[in-house]
Amino acid sequence: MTSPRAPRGMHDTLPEDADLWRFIRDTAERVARLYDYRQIGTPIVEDASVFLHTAGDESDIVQKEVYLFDDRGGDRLALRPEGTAAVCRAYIEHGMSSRPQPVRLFYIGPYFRYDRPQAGRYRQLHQFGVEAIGTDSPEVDAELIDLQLTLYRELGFAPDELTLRINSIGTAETRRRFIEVLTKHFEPHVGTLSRDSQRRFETNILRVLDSKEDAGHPAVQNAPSILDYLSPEDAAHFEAVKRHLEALGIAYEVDPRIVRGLDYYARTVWEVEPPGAGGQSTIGAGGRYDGLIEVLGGPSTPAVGFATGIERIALNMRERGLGPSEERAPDVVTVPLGERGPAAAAQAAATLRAAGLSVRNGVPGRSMRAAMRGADASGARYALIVGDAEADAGTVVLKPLRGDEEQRTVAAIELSSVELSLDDHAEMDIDGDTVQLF
RNA sequence: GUGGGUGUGGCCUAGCGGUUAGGGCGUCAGGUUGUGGCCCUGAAGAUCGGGGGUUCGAAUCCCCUCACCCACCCCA
Repeated sequence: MTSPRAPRGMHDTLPEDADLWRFIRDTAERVARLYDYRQIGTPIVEDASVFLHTAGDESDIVQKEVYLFDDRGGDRLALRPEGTAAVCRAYIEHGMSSRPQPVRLFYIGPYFRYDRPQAGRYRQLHQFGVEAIGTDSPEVDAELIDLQLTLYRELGFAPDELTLRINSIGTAETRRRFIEVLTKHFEPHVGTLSRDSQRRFETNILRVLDSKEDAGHPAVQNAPSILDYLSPEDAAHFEAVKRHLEALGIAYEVDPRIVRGLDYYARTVWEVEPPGAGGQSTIGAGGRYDGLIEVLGGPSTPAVGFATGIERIALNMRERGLGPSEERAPDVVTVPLGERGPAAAAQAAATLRAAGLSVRNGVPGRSMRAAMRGADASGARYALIVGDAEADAGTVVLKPLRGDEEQRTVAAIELSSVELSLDDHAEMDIDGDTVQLF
């Protein structure tokens, strides 16, 4: 009998990963607030229709990746595979169209897709998403891209380490026209395309354009560009987005082959990825989804947003050695000895904790040597030694484990006023701004 | 969903038909009596991912299965 493991494609976050994760979450929330976005939380499960009617019937997400189940009352529910549709559902449900527009929202949490796991692709994944609902202003498209890139920069990515690629896929109407053109274009060449592309020719012809297999195929390279089929309004919108990006000093590449996997996108779409470009390389992507709220039964409402994968960010940060470098260590570790030492040490620890210090209780019953080894290995700056002699005298021995400070004996009741040289911490607090390393 | 690779104590890894399955890191205990970091000694911990086969004999060969990884697909 083998013991149970975490479900396939789902992972534990271990203490050694937690610091990096928290750094990413804290930075994401901080940056979102910098742009005056406010947090929204939605349930992990939704009525299945929230996702099934919005993502597009041909999308893989709907075809095979949604975790679907009936609850005990017979309602059809889905584990959320993405955030945007749920946020829009909440926007409608809570009448947010009567708040000042656009409503600026962000969220962070787990999402679920029944997919074959590989590096950077998991069945339970975590996304940070940002949405601006209620405006079609191209400035807001640029604002979101700016916010997203600011996040990456704050996390430590150099500007040239990430590539922003943008495109406009027009409205549903322009796409319908473009698909006709594309179908005529590829029709004579279908036989020479890869099997995947042949399938996509039937199901989602836009995807033929960014097939990796057929990237060198003449018919793909000579394919018409959707940018030539935009309506004047869409083209003007796209031009405005680009102008605003330039005004913000943001470098971008226009890539007319970008399409999105979810049908609700319209006009601006973008992706951000490291130049290396591996398999699951996109770390964040976004776009405009002007039709989504109407599909969900709300008033016609334009909106833009992006989502970025925490795991993929973490993956890239680890590759680059970015993120908090400090090991998390307690300030003080107690070394309880003898009969009465442990109780007195625990009291001393409580005093220090009340003063805001992180104190680890040493394990009683060990030899002093072992206890000191443990204290040293913890990375703490001080060992607090309390044996029977100290317990009886109401004192405590404070031994610095780093630096050349002398060991001293202090009265237990005066512990809260004893000055400990924890300057390293203080400086780091200032330099790291809100980067809490301890 | 398609194709390929990998799977040895908590972690890294040697072994590639006959070994008590070896080492490093880590953990725990010691190196005399209450003081750590180096060093030394010892201990615990592996049915060699799981199941089935071939063989006198399998971690080593074969089959199935599971998990992970890579590419595709898709996507964050």
